[in-house]
Amino acid sequence: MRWPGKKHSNDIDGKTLMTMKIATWNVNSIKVRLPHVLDWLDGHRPAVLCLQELKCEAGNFPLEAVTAAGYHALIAGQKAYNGVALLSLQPGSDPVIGIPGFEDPQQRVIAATYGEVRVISVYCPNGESLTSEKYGYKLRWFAAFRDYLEATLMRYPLLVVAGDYNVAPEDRDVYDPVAWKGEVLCSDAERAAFAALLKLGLKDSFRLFEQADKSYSWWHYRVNAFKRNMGLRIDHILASDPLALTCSSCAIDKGPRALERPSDHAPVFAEFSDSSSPNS
DNA sequence: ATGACCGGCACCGCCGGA
Repeated sequence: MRWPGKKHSNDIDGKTLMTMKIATWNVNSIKVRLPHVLDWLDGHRPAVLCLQELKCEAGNFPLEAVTAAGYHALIAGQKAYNGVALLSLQPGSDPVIGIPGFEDPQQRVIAATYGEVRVISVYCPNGESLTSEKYGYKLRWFAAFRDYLEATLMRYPLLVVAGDYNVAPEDRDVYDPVAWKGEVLCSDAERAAFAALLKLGLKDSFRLFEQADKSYSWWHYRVNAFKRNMGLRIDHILASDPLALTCSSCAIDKGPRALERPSDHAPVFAEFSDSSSPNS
């Protein structure tokens, strides 16, 4: 396999270890969060960073600053709401915006290929509440997204789907599972929709490893939720089974959530390795 | 108990977020 990531200098048993770091971050306005994103890119140098909630049209995306940081960008923008992007060290190929065949003015999905790896940046609908019209949209959207991933996996066996899923998959992903029981982001139907994605042959990278209890990726802006660790884990990096076999780590970086004017979400990142011979 | 904090937009409050 060829990886567009870092080539580590140390060989193991005569084999060269290649790694590819893939990250996701709901930035809640790229305009406001640009300094945080540039700092994070500088510190982590991910091969690909999936962004959500740009809240700007593609023409207003701060492309020059991202380019100056050494990153390419593929953008699906929209005024004021939604908007997703893929930032990458190497240019992506075969970009696809949206879910083919699912008409939707909301920009929530963008895909491209990096080396042999297909990467999708996704911002799943929030749903608002179980009685909201938006909840019905959320479930319809998840059904269409499931079918899209099924088709994508047939063409791209090495697939990463990273983003804000707006689903806390299990009670351990919720700071107060009793209070949140049956609420939006935690309802049985939403968890079933998330599980249906995994059933396609995808793994939640975070749960491939031992993790600290009470690990979350989002905290409400209100009531000092971050300091009190009142959070949810709703940002996920799913990896197709063959790629998950090469996943060596997955972590949430709470650092940026503690900065001035933070996003309400923290970045999540995973590292994928391949120790096969470079000539294979 | 209620509302609370943000960002965007377009105004002087509202919507959407989760």
